[in-house]
Amino acid sequence: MFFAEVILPLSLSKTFTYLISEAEFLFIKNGMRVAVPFGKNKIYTALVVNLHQNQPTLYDAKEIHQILDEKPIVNQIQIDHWFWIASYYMCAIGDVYRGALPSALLLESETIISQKTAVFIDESTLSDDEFLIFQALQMQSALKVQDIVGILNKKNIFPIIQKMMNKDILVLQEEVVENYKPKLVRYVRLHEQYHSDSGLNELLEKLKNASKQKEIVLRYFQLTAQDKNPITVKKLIETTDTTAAIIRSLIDKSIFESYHIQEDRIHFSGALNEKALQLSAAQQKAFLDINAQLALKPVCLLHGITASGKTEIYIQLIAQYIKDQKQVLYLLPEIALTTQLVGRLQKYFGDKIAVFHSKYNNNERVEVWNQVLNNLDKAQIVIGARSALFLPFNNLGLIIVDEEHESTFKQQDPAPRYHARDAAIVLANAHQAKVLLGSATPSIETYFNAQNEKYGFVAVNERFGNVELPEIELVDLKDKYFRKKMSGHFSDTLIEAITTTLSNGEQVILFQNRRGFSPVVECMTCGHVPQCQQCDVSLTYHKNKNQLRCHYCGYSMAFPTNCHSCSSTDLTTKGFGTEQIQQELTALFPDAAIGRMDQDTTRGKFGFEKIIDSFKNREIQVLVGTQMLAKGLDFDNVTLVGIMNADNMLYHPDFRAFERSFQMMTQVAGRSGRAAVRGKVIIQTYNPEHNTIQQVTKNDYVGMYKEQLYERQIYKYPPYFRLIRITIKHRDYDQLKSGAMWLYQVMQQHLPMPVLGPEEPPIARIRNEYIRTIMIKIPQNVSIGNTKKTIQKVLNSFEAATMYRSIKTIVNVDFY
DNA sequence: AGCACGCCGACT
DNA sequence: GTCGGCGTGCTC
Repeated sequence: MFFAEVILPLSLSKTFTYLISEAEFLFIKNGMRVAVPFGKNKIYTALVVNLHQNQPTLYDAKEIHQILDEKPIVNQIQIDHWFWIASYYMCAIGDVYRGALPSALLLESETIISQKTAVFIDESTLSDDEFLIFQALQMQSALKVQDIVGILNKKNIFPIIQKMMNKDILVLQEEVVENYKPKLVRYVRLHEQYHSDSGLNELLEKLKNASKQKEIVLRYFQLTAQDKNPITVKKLIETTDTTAAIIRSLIDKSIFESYHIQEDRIHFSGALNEKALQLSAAQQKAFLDINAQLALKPVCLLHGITASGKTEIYIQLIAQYIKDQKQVLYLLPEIALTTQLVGRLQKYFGDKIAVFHSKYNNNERVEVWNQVLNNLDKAQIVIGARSALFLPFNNLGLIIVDEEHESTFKQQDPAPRYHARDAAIVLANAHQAKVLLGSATPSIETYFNAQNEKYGFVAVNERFGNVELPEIELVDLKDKYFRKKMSGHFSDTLIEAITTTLSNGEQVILFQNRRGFSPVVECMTCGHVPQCQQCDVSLTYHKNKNQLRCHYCGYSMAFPTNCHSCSSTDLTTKGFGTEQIQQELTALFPDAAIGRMDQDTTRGKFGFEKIIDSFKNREIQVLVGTQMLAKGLDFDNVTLVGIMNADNMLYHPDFRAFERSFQMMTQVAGRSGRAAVRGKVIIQTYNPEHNTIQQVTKNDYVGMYKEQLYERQIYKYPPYFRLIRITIKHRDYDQLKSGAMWLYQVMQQHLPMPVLGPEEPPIARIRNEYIRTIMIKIPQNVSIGNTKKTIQKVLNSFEAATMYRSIKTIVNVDFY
C-alpha cells in the first residue's frame, strides 16, 4: 500500500496521510498539489510533502480525490524552509502553507446542490423551508450553500438538506473551482472589407454623419501607423476620449472587429539603458568591499547614510549575479516603494524584473509564481514585500533586504508571524546564496551581529555627489509656548523656514507621527470622550467623512450632535493628526498647494503613487504625512523637512522606542536636500536635550547604538535576550484573569529565565475580548529549541485544562 | 477552518 | 415536548 503525507491549508500543525495507488505513487512528487477530502464533505488543496508505505495503525487513510499538478509547483527547499518557519515561529505548518501559496492556487471545494432528475415530487409533503428550496431549484438548476442560506435566511441549513436528501429530492456534488484565469485582452482591428482603398472610401462615406465614430476610425489609422502594434480597445477608448459604447456600435456595424489575446498581467516596458552604471569612488569601494565580505560570510550589512546611493551599489551587485544566471530577490519594507524602484532598475535590467506583493491580485500573483518556478528570464530579479520570500526560487544567488531595520518585515497578525529578514537569511543558507542587508539606520540586532563579525560590514559615510547632510535645528516647544511664539502646532521658526523655502520655489515635507495621538471628540461641559463599545479605546475623529471610527474593530458612527453622557451640544475636537496639521497649514499659507499622505489618502492600488507623483512633479508644494514618508523616497527638490513633534514617538512603552525614534527622525531628515542645495531639518520637541534627539542632530548612529546596547544588556532585551510574547484573549474578564495567572505561574516554574506578566496591554479589550500578555526572555546561552518545546508543552496542558480551554492563545516569537 | 455532537433555554 | 442556541472535539 502507498501513502502520501500532505499539509492542509488550515491552522493545523500535523500532516495528514492519504492512500494512493501504485501508479499515483510513481507519478506524484513532493511539492505537487492534490485535492483531498477532509472532514465530512469538504475538499481542500493539500500539498504533498512525503511519499511512503507506512500504513497508519490508528485510522483508515482516505483516498486522495485528484492530482492537481503535472509537476511540482513547490520545491524541496521551500518545503524545508516552511517547516523551519513553523517550528521557529511556533505556528501550524498549515498556516505557513496558506500564507505562502497565492490563494488562486489553493482551490477549495464548493458544495453544489441540485435536484435529482426524473423523480416525481409530491409538493404537499414538503415543509415550508423545503418548498422554498424546491421552488428555487425550478428556477435555477444548481444552488450553492450560500444561496440557500440566503433563501431561507437561516444559519444552519444542513439538517434541511439532509432531510430532502433522505426524501430523494436532492443530490450533492463537490465542485473544485479553479480560480486562476489567464488574462485576455481585447483588441480591435478594421474589418477586412475596408482594407482596400475603395473600401476605405466607402467607409468614410458611411460615417459622414457620425463625426465621433469617424474620428475614432481616423485615430485608429493614426495609431496603427505610429507603432505597428495591435490596438487594444482600452487604448482606443483612452486616446479618443470616448466610451466603450461607441466602440461597440462600431463593432456592431462590422466596421471594427474585436479579438482576444492572452497576455501577462504585469509587464514592465522600460527602455534598456545601454550606458554602464557609473559608481562614485565611495560606491565603487563599497561594492568591492561587499564582494570581499560575501566571499567570506553569508550575510553582509551595508550601512550607508541617507542619500549615499545604496541603490546603485545594489544594481551593480545584482548585475553580477544575473551574469551568472542566478535569481535575485530584492525585499522592500513597503509596497509603495516598488514603483519607484522598478523604474530605476529597469534602466539596467530591462524586462528581467518581476514584482510580487499583496496588493497584486490573485491572478497576477500566480503569474509571477509560475515565472519564478520556471526560472524565466522575466523573473530573474524579483522585487517584493516580505511575502515574496515564499516564491519557488530554484537558483537563488542573492537576497537584498533594503531598509533592513523596518518593522514591517515582521508579520504581526495572522500566523505565520515571521520576520522576513531573518527568514531570508535561513532561506539563503539553503540555497547557498548571499544576503545583503542595507540601511542608513540598521537595527541594533543587525549592527550587533556585524560588530561581532557574524555578518560582514561595509559603511558608506558620504552622500552621493558629496551633497552635505542637512542642517538640523531643534525648536524647544516649551519655550515657544511660554513665549507665545506658536500658531497652533507651528513654531515661528518653522513658519519662517517654510516661507523662505516656498519663496525659493522649493518643496517642504512635514512629518507628523500619528501613533498614540489621534484626534478625538471631547465634551466641553463634562469632559466625556466617546469610546468604542467593543474596545477599550477612544473613537477617532475623521473630518472628511464627519465620522467617529474605531481603529481596532472598524466600528464607525456619525459625528454626534450632542454629548452622549450629559447631552450638551458643546463638543470640540482634540488631538493632533495629519489632518489637523493640513488644516492649520492651509490657514497659515492659503496660497500654497498642500498634500497629505497617510492611510486615509493612500487607499487603493495607486493611491500612494498618485500623491508621490504629484509631489515629484511639483504640483504639491508642501506634503504632510505619517511614517510612510520615512521610507526611502527620493525627491530632489525638497530642502526643508519639519518634524512636528518628536516626543510622542520617544515615549512609547516599548523597549525599541529610542531606537525607532532615531531611525524615524534620521530617515525623515534624510529626505531633505538630496540634490545640489543643502537641506534643512527643523525638529520641534519638548526635550531638546534628550540623548536620542541629540544623537539625531549629530548624526551619531554609533553613539545611539552604544547607549541602546548598554540598556539592552541591563534590562535584558535583544540582542542579549530573545523575546517571546504570549497573548491570551477571552470574552470573560475573570476567567481570563485567572487563566493568565495560571499560565504565568506554570511558565515560570518550568522555565529557568525571566518570565514577565501577566500584563494588561495599553488597549486591554478589542472586539469585546479582554487581553493579557506574558513575555519570556530567553538568554543567549540557553537553547531556544528546548525552550520553545517547553513553552509548547505548557500551552498544550493549558489548552487541555477544562476551565481554560476556551481561552485563545497567540504566540509571537521575536515580536519586535 | 468547518462541521457534528450534545447539552440547556424559549417556543408549539 | 421540540427547536435551535453555541460550547467542545475531531478531521487522515
